[in-house]
Amino acid sequence: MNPHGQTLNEKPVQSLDDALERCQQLGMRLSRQRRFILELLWQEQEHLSAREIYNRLNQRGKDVGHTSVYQNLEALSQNGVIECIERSGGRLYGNISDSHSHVNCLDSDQILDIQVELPAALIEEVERKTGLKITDYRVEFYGCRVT
Amino acid sequence: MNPHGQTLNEKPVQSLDDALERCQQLGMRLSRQRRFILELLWQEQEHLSAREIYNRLNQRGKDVGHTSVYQNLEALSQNGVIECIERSGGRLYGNISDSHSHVNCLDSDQILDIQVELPAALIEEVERKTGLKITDYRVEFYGCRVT
DNA sequence: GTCGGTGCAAAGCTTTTGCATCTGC
DNA sequence: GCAGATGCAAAAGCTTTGCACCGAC
Repeated sequence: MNPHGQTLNEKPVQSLDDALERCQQLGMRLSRQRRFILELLWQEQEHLSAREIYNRLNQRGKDVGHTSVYQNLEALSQNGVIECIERSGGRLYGNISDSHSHVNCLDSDQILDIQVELPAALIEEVERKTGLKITDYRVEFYGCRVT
Repeated sequence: MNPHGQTLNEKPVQSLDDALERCQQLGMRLSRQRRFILELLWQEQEHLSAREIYNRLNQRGKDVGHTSVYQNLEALSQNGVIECIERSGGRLYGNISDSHSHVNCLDSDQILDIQVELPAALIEEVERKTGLKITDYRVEFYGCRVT
């Protein structure tokens, strides 16, 4: 298991349908509330906080209690159905594309997903230095608009 | 300014003395409380939460109010005197070595610092894809103990 | 029908804010 | 002396927990 709740070799969850299917494989029921949360995360490109997910759903008339939001986000991210990243102010959740690295725009709050592959030599060097077997990684880039 | 409050070319803060010096350069007074916080962060190798910093200082008889701890950590990290990273459960603060990437041990809570340099070609590719000028990056590695 | 899921209410924490007091320079 | 720093008290948020009820399968 990597920190996203998946092994690297496992078939990735790349769409809403994949997510729903994965839930069923895991024995997680597809409740109305769970669907709402997954639908929201696959509609939005951004990463959202639990509180924000709760607010958006309820603003749109899709009533879900905050307890359920928290419990679902925890369960879904633990099982690799959605992604959980940490930022100032707490955890943010988003759908899982095949990209696990992010480009953070310093001029706005925008966070872009990007696919990055590090050279094997670099990873081996890290393993040698730390004595750990590296199972996963993600890169956070910080950039600004070119004006 | 990068997210660590420094430009990449700026002389890095690499010791307690550097940190104290930097505070003075910035016009930040070296109050008793500010010193305690900086001393703690340069004693410890780990990254600590605001709450934990507050607890440790007060356990050791170095009384600092929690408001001061929060205000100081905010100001110091904004100014690049200390480092702020985000994890489940909130922000963690640590001293700044010249390493900005981390290796997260999945078998324990240990977070190791490591120096990583990405190939220029990789960075250029990210810039081309996103249209942003990349000013900084950090890599989060996840690894487990080899048994 | 069963067991996982839900959500109210309440508690528990962490973090922020207002503001009077203090202190480094 | 004065602007910056401190820290109490209180408010504001966010997240978790207990538990009775609900509903997906």
